[in-house]
Amino acid sequence: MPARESARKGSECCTVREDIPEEVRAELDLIGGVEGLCSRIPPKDRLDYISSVHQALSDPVRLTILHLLKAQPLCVCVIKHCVGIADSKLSYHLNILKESGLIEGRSEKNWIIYRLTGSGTQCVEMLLR
Amino acid sequence: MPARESARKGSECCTVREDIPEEVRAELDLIGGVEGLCSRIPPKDRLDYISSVHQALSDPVRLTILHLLKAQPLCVCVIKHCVGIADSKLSYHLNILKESGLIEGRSEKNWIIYRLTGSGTQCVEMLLR
DNA sequence: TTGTTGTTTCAAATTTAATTGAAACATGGT
DNA sequence: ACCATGTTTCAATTAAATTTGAAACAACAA
Repeated sequence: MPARESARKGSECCTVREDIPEEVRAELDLIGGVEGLCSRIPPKDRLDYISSVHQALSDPVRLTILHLLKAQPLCVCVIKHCVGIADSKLSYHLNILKESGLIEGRSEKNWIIYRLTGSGTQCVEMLLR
Repeated sequence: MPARESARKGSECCTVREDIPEEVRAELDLIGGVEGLCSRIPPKDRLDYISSVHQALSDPVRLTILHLLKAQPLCVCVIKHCVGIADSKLSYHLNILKESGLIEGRSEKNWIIYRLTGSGTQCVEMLLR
């Protein structure tokens, strides 16, 4: 059996069966092989949470709303005026932002005033540029 | 016609017709009214771009891939091994990351090696925690 | 009480994204 | 030339997100 150039048996417990390019294998060995590599993957909960936040940020309307609320707390009617979409559509997007924990709404007399939450503010500072 | 408590005519050019809560109106006046508020919304292109990046980051599989590539450039077969999904599915997600400019692939002998791009690295540093 | 305005809810229709498995393509080894 | 392996493409299906308009709800005013 010929010693295949790049398919070296690693010393790690978690070996990849397939051939791997030499340079990839070399670097991989430095960080603990595939096992070490996989250990860098955050737990599923965490990945699900992070992806859900990005999902909330993945729409231009919602980004617009966040930019507005970054300036100050606002009632739905002002947001609607600035964004220019139908009530129910706006409510849908507000709800997604609320569910994701980025904003919150408080009833104030006849209106509902939305504002960024703590993590919402943090997120907006960091993610929106 | 009674002077309604909160529906003061603003001095700005861009007035909201509806009633607005007092506190909102007051704060609003400080930043240039609705006009000033709207001027804080980034241009559509920008919003579309930002939302498309978040869209790319809104999936756990893709976040996993980015975490792996943060460690080092990797061939598809190693990524596949770590993520544990079908070839075509992986290719689909790799392509989305590529389209979004976060990763790039280079042919190397028999393999294709993916790595983070410049903006990909920046993005991963900043957005993944 | 009745009416008005601000906001949400709901179900239906539409659009977009993700998954699947088979087939195709590309590269290198024999 | 052929075969084996790594990777992508394609069309069909499924699933999820978004839009729409009508109806409902809640708070206040008259």
